[in-house]
Amino acid sequence: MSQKIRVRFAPSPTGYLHVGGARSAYYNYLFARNQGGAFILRIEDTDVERSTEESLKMVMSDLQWLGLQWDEGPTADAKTELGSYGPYKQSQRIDIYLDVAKEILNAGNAYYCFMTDEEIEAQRQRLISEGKNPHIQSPYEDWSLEKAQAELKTGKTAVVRFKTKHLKKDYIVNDLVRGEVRFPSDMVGDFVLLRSDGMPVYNFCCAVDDHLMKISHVLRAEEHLPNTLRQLMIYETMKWQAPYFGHISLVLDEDRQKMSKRRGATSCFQFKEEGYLPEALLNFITLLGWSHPDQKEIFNREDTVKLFSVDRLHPSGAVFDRVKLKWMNSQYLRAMSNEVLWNHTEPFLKNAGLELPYNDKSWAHSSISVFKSYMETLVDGVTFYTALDDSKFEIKAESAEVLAWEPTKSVLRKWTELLKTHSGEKFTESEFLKMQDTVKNETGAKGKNLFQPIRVAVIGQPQGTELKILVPLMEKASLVKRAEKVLASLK
RNA sequence: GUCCCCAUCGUCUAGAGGCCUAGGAUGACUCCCUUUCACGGAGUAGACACCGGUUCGAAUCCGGUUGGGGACGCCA
Repeated sequence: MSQKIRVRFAPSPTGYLHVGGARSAYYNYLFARNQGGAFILRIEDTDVERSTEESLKMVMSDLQWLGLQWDEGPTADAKTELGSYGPYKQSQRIDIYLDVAKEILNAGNAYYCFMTDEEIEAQRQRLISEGKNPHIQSPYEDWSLEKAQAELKTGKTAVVRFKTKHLKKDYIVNDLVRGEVRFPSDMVGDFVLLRSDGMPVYNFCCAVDDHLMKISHVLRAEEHLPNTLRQLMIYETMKWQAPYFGHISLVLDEDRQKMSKRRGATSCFQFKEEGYLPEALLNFITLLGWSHPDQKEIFNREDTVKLFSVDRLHPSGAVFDRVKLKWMNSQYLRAMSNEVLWNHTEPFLKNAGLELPYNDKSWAHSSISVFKSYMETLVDGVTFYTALDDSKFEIKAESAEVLAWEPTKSVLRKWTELLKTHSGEKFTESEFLKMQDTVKNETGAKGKNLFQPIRVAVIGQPQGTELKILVPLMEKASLVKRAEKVLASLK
């Protein structure tokens, strides 16, 4: 097949970009880039109730944050479009769908259905109680077009349904991920093409657009598997060639259900706010259903593009392990230079309202190098930097035990005294170590009896970053103030 | 309920009939490094859902059972 590879990501703009959606988008992107094909962004906004312009912008900015640039579709400002198969927003393609619907209607493969919601629901309940498929059985399916149109003129409203009852056969898809999948035609009932207000629905638009936009491969989530049958029926009736389909597994929560908000972040935007890096999120998400040929865990986008292939896609559902994501993120954080890490962290610190010497770049870079191996997310940086902000200094509850130790008071007294008599405004590492030794020699405290009280006097808690690295980042005045506060708390 | 999909350590996965005494990663645990905590290093425990079949040989192929998920919308 010498057809050009064209794939699409087709979100409906009804909220943030879900990580499951991000994974679908990324697999499509990877496939396109690997094959030298086109990656298309199509907006499925035929649900006017729920689709909003804000959501569209959110989805596009999330895609951009992930760095998934599309070749065709709306531009990021949503003002114009890229590509020659547009419009790419389904709400602007209504006439196209209406024409196709007319064609299907005229061929007698669809009909106007006047059933009310109540009638449908009653029928559905009856069929279920009889243990049958609750597929609609419309009394209007055999009405002639003329008869239906006359009825419409009286002011009644109707949906247009696709006829499925005569299609008695199995539809077979050679799924790129699952192999041969066989759908019996009665797996679905007469589904809606056009709503009663004339708006076309998803399954219909999707098939029409995939055909018209010359989509060669459809990689989407498994939940669309039953839709594939409906779309296949549309392709068949229109005598169109269907694209290749590949249905990837679902992203699950810890409880093996479709990922939901109550378990924590589910959208890319939330992960961004929680301090995850796009490259780490992408790397992690890639591994939910795809594996590196050499079993590597950490690999960049360039390598993924090079190595991506649909036959390494795994068909079973994958649990989104937030703990492993954190690990992955920490790996990326540690691989960053101090300067780059600082630039990523700084906005989070400012956002948290921390008062720090932001303009002192050498301070910034040496401080971030200290915290680097402690951070799993950028937001963790806030916790560590809070220790350097005097206005946020507090004696943590876990310090109580240390403060109750017998030698603590004399250690703190000596420490405070040495701080005050220090000549400069700052301390070097060796100056600090010398002071520490002096405290040890003059009080006789050693081991944790020595170190933990001092740590409490510096950061308010008995455990944390190495003091010899931390203290040189601080001002004498600040250290004195902290030490006195801790000393005062001893009464 | 009906149909469809899925099934390897807790989790993500490798595995396409003998390279499997089932490999890696994460998490857990132990030890080392370290005056704390992390980082880093070394190691330990931990899985082929079950039952039949095919075959000289099955995690791998086939059938069934069980379990999980998805879909049954004028949502996508």
